[in-house]
Amino acid sequence: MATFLFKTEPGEYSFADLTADKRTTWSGVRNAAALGHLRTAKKGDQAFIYHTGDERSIVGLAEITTAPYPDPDQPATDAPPGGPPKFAVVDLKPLKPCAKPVTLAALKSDPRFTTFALIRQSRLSIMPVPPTLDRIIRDLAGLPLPRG
DNA sequence: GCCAACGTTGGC
DNA sequence: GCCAACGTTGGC
Repeated sequence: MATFLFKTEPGEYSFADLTADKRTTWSGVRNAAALGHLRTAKKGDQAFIYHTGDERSIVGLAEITTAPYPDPDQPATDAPPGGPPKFAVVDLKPLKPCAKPVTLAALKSDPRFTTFALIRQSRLSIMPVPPTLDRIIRDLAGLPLPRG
């Protein structure tokens, strides 16, 4: 089981929205690097939900409930004829809010996170979380450890 | 194919 | 509100 970090602007779609919706299709990822990470996701993987803007914190944990599949919002005419779909999405369901949200400041001040993509690449909206950092974040957040 | 101009993200 | 760090676009 791999863990990812998904960024979202809470004014547009927050972890509370996901909790209310029970499930959502995580669409709108257009950045090539973020899409590359998204395509490595597998059903049953998990994702930290990170709020950008004023919150700048990991606020909850979600489960990726589908393999990546072509973005249903993408007009068919945008796809090159016979080519692979340009964009991908996954579905998510909420698992648990963080007992203690993990702030960007906390991660930045922790030397164990200096190589983490969230710190190094400020504009990346989807990234993998290495297992070591995954466990540290769950510990800080009061989230259950990854199964498996 | 290069690269300057422009647009976007997202922290500060 | 500013700006750094990108990505994209379009003229050449």
